[in-house]
Amino acid sequence: MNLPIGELARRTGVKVPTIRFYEQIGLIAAPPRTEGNQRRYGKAEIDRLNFIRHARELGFEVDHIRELLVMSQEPQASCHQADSIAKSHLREVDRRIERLQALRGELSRMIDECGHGRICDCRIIEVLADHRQCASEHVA
Amino acid sequence: MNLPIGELARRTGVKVPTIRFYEQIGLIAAPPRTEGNQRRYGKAEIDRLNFIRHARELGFEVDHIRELLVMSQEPQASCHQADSIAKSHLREVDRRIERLQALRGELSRMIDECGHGRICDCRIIEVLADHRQCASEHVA
DNA sequence: TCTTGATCCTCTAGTGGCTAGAGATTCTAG
DNA sequence: CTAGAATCTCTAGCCACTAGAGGATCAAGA
Repeated sequence: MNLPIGELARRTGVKVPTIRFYEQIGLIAAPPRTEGNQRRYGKAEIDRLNFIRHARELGFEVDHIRELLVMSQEPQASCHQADSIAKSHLREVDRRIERLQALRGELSRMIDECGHGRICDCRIIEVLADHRQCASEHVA
Repeated sequence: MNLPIGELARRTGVKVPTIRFYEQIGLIAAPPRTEGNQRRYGKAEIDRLNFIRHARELGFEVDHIRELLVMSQEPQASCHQADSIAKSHLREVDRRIERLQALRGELSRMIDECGHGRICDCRIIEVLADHRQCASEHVA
């Protein structure tokens, strides 16, 4: 193996500076270096980075990924925690889909209405602003 | 009306520092001040901030929102332009919904497959690690 | 009228998760 | 041996906020 960082990047789809950044924040371990101080990686890092990339693409935060990685290294532990991380993430995704679908309807209604005149007939602000407001309801 | 910033914040669900930040980046106008230099807001700002908050929650970038706001304030402009902006927003919204739904499917599959037992049987981690896909395919 | 405490002001700096660029060094193919 | 691609460290920038310091102002009660 003994891959230089660029090759690791190519194989995992994680950019070179991002790999160094992940090392810096302790998401991956500092690898051995060559005489000339260049990083060399092995098979394990490919797996770990693929895991990280995929989890990021799914929208998991770095801290969550860190937890998942720790868990994956403790095969004795119960998976309740992993399950609840995934579930709360799913709930968040569901909320977003719901909101986007509401917006979708409003936008297309706007386009329909807009088709016949000037912008003064478009009411995007009202449409989104009046949208059943509940100030205490927040999305993180 | 003549609301102080904290009241505006309470009514819109946008935090006080965020309102000031929005003023700084020109997303909302600088409001009149009291003798003692404190901001006072009217009805229009409530609408505008509610609009901004909803749009942000839906994941639109500030520049995107700026366009929508400008558009809504130019009743003279031809409907043609507004229409095409709105349509491109709609396309964007559709893309987002699509991506989120794919994500949703994957997440719930992950959760279903988790045996609710020990990590070694839990497929959440396995799925994240093994999921094969080409490196060039990214989800924003 | 005075005081008290909540709210407001400006300003700087920090957050997450990268990304970009400078300037120097190292690796590798010919 | 050499050219040029890749690597190194370091600093700074991005977006959209968020936090905190240190001070001023406002509104209500005594």
